[in-house]
Amino acid sequence: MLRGAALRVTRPRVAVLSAVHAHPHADTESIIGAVRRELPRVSHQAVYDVLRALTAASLVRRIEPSGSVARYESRVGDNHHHVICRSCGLLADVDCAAGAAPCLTASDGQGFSIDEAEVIYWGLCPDCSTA
Amino acid sequence: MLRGAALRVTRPRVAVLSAVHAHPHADTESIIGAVRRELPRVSHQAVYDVLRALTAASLVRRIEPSGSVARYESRVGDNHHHVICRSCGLLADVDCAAGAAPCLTASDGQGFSIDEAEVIYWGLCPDCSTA
DNA sequence: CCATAAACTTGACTCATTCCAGAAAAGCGG
DNA sequence: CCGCTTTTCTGGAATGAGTCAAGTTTATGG
Repeated sequence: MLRGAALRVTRPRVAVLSAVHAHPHADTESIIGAVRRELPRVSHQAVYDVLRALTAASLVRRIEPSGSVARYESRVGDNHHHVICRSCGLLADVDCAAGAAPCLTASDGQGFSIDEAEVIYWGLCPDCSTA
Repeated sequence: MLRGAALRVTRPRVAVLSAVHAHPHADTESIIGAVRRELPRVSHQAVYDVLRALTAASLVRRIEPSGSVARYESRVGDNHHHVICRSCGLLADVDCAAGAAPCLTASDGQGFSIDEAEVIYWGLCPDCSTA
């Protein structure tokens, strides 16, 4: 995957990429933890750099919900969205409501050339909902 | 407006509320600046507190786009969304594509009880688009 | 196997936002 | 209009995710 994106294959990069695949929606802190279980000597700076490089190469996607730190996921390019629980912060994937990339059509784009529509559904997860 | 929300009417609150109405999509720093033009002695803490109270009372709405600081706007309750320019950060309002609150229906809500759908369109503003 | 550009380490630093504790002001019943 | 209670404001310090910079190491193409 890294070579396919014209990125050098280094141990930290492989470890970060695996961690993101193994822990979807993990925040940076968790990823650093997961990476250090394999490579105890990586700096947090390296993880930040790698995550930025992977995001720029579209190998991972960065999500940054209001009131939360940045999280990363490995599902890319499939135009899916997210639901977040207002109470416990649980984050889940949701497939796009109307097919491929419907949300790209705003009724009035103000003259902007839009390339992505990001949708976040807010509510309560099943557990918090019954409680 | 403040009384209607059962909030005490204080000078800082009035000033903050006016500032948000006068400068849509302003960040906290700008709001502090605008407020101090009228009331030079308000602390930044007061502005933060007031903004939180106003947000909780739904008199203003807080928006927190990725890679940006929190911004506030006075349009509330009309289910509108936002377009953001990837290049210059310009933020504009967009009315909801399909009427009242269409985005509330996710194809598969994972069992969540959803109460809001937040949509952010990313792209280039007219100016950055031509440049 | 070598040169070189890209990636990593270390440690300090930024900056939005929050926490704290004491001082001040608003609103209410009288 | 007056005190009392509650809420809000002030000022300063703290938090913490994320960034910067300089020097060292490492992957890769020839």
